Amino acid sequence: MNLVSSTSPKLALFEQFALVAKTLGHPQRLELIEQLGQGPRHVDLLADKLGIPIANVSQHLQAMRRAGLVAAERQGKFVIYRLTGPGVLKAVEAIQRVAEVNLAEVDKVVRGYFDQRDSLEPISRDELQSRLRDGTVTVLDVRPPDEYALGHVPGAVNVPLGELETRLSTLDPAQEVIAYCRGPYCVMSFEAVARLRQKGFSARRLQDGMPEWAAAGQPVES
Amino acid sequence: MNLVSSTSPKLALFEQFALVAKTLGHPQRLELIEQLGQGPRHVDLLADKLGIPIANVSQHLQAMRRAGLVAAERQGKFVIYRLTGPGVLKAVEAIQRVAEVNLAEVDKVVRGYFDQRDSLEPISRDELQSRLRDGTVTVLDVRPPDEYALGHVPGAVNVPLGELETRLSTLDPAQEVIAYCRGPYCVMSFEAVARLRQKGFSARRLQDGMPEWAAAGQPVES
DNA sequence: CCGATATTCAATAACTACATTGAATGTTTG
DNA sequence: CAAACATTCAATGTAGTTATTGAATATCGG
Repeated sequence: MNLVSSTSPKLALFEQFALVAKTLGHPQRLELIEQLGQGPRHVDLLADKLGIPIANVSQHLQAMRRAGLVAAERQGKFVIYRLTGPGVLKAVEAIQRVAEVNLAEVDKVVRGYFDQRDSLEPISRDELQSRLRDGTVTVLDVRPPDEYALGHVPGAVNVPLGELETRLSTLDPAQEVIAYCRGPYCVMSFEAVARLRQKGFSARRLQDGMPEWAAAGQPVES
Repeated sequence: MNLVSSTSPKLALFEQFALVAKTLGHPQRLELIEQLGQGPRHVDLLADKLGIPIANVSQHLQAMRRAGLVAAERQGKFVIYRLTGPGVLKAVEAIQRVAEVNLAEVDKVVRGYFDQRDSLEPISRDELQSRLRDGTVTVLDVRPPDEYALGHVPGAVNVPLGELETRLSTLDPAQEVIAYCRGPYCVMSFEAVARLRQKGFSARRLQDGMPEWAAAGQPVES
């Protein structure tokens, strides 16, 4: 990753763009971004979440800082990293969408996810609509609060993935829980459902996520 | 770029996402996408536009096909490549936006662009508004037609960059030409202005591009 | 079916990225 | 100011990526 080359200005620009993309091109860095999407975190905690060595995380974070994806601030013993802006998540989402649409591979992996944990069958938009009218479900929006604020399924409760455990007690164990996030394969809702079922809840995913819900003309609350 | 690893399904998913991002992480592949954004092209022509060896282009295109960014179809002697969908351009734009917002480096390069070709100073949205009322400018939208169709500056003529040369004769040489595309640093409008000035036109860029124009509440035509 | 054209393949060498390790730096707490 | 902790740095080996070259394959026109 060299910094500037002495070629044409156009190529120089494209090299900067490429640097951003290249830096996003590593699974663990994407995981780091997912974590940081939920709020600023320090290195130690991130290493713990990903289960990889601290030095490793530190290096990834520094690469990401060079690419302008994250910013760092020292707070006492800790160095707190945060995303430089919402554009970073937007870029990751756009990439995920391309992968979801184009790569058969992704579909296969998702299907494997299903099979391993039987009956994680998602609920369709229409079914959720009628269940909502009956009031027989609890709907969880597991996206970060800022995205929730911009529009969500009516009646949905915003429980970012990181807060799921602490907010379990506020959920009615008798009602089925439906979790959703950003898209049909957004990983956060998979995680949420998996964890909820582990705790004994009856939980399922919404078939797609928020953009699709709105795009289908279903009511949105904000 | 190995295909599937036998790790957790979550990591497997992220590896697919990373593959897409990694493949976007090369300046010449971004240039190829820019070209293909204007329509399907065959290998030879792409190699010519980028000024790099054909074998090189072929390999890049194959990498991009593996990542689901482009699709290929044989037509006689030629193999025609095209983007697999609009999501690819969206992803590139999202990445560019991150780079534009975050990297001082990009700003520097753009400034260099200005200085090299004096008075490429962009025109502000407000100034363009009043010039539009006076009718003293020709406005060019140099984006691909599908993006133009979704909304453009009132009175703007859609001239995709690839067609600029052939449509020069339809322009009034007495009027100043304002070109715009997708964003404040979208490269196509730079190119358009540079080429127009080379042909003797008085040309400038709009300060930002289409999303910003609409976001500022200025009128949009579609 | 032969020659021309378009594209891909295969092999190589130079380069870049990655994980791993242990040492070095910086900061707080006692 | 020393001990403990959090993070970064530096050095290493391994693996992956890229450009380059020339050969191989596929298609068309005669």
